[in-house]
Amino acid sequence: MPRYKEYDIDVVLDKALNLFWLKGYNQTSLADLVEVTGLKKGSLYSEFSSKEELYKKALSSYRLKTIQNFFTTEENPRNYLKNFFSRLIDEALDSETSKGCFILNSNIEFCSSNCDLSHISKKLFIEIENNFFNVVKDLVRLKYLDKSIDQDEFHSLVIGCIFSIREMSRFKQDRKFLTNLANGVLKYIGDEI
Amino acid sequence: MPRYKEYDIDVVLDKALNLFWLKGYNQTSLADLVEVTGLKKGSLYSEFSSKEELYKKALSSYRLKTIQNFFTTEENPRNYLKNFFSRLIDEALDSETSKGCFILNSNIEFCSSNCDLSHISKKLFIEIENNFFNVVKDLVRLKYLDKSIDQDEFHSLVIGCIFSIREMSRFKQDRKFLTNLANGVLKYIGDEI
DNA sequence: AGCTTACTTGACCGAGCGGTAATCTATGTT
DNA sequence: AACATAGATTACCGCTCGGTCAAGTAAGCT
Repeated sequence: MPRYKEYDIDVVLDKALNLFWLKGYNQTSLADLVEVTGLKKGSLYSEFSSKEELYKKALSSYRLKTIQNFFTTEENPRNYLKNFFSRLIDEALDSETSKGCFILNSNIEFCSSNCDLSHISKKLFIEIENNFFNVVKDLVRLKYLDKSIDQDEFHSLVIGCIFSIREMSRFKQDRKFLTNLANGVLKYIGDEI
Repeated sequence: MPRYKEYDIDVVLDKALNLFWLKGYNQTSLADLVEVTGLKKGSLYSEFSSKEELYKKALSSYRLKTIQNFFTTEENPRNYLKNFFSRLIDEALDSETSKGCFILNSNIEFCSSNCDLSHISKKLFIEIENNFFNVVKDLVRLKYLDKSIDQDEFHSLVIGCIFSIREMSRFKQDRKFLTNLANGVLKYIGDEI
């Protein structure tokens, strides 16, 4: 085996992911990717076959991290939801990571086209919805949910609130505001941050 | 006075607005604008001096329409809020207008840069926030707001919910979902759609 | 040492971008 | 009829875009 690669694929992919996450697909040029990854165009293209493929791999990597970091829920669903919102808010206020949610960003960017990336983004969004569908089901089963609201309504509210916190924090970094949003939801399960 | 203009500025601006609204600033090319307005490049540039200026004028025109259509509120604040959400949902499900909110779209698109358009968008967003600050104040004054939630919290929830309805409808056109979102807010003033 | 293999590099491609400016054309005035 | 004026048109600008490819180079093998 002659000549080794001088880069670590995972490191490169992570750098590309972070740039795509910050700037979006269309606003990230190949020149930007070359700069941030340190790879030259040719290497970038022999490793990942196109800008779109690279984005797909970044999305896939983000999905995996998100599932590992946010989706595992052995614990009590009420605590889970509260902790989830807490972490969301902390992350939203960290200037390093106040880029919103990469999956939601993608849905927004590609919603008016019907390209591959649009369909992939939508699928990933549904995956998020399903995770919280299960959480809400558990909340109902354990009788945490207030009688004034039904399961389906509360699920919508949770998803909508996650969306607001993650995406609005991109242009409104205000802890009080974001906490208020979370509490507007948590009140329905008798909790707050 | 020699030779008259063959187009109506307001019509042209409106067509440009609708295209920017649908596709965003960066994804709308001059060729697109030429096609949709029917004006040639030269005319477009003599009328509006640049792509950015045209976008600014589109934003300004949108702002005026929004204020006229949505902000006047002589009526009861509880009815106003319910009707406002109803109209938002109806508009969100109309395929012609399911482009989200042009002001919110702009905030999302420009949030990671600090260009003119970013600052303008943020100002327009604050204007929206202020309108609903007054509505919430009236709700409190007239004792419509549930004791379980305070004024500031409720205001955040209203803004967050408006954001979700307008922006999520771009990729999730689901009346039940959007209505659930609105109702999650309206419950706090003893109302629903 | 020389060959093979795989990674790296940089020059290059056509296309599309936002923007310009000279020319053409239609109209009111004298 | 001739001119002045202003809108319409189009060829063109430099630049950047995503993408390609041939030449260069570093390592393992015989």
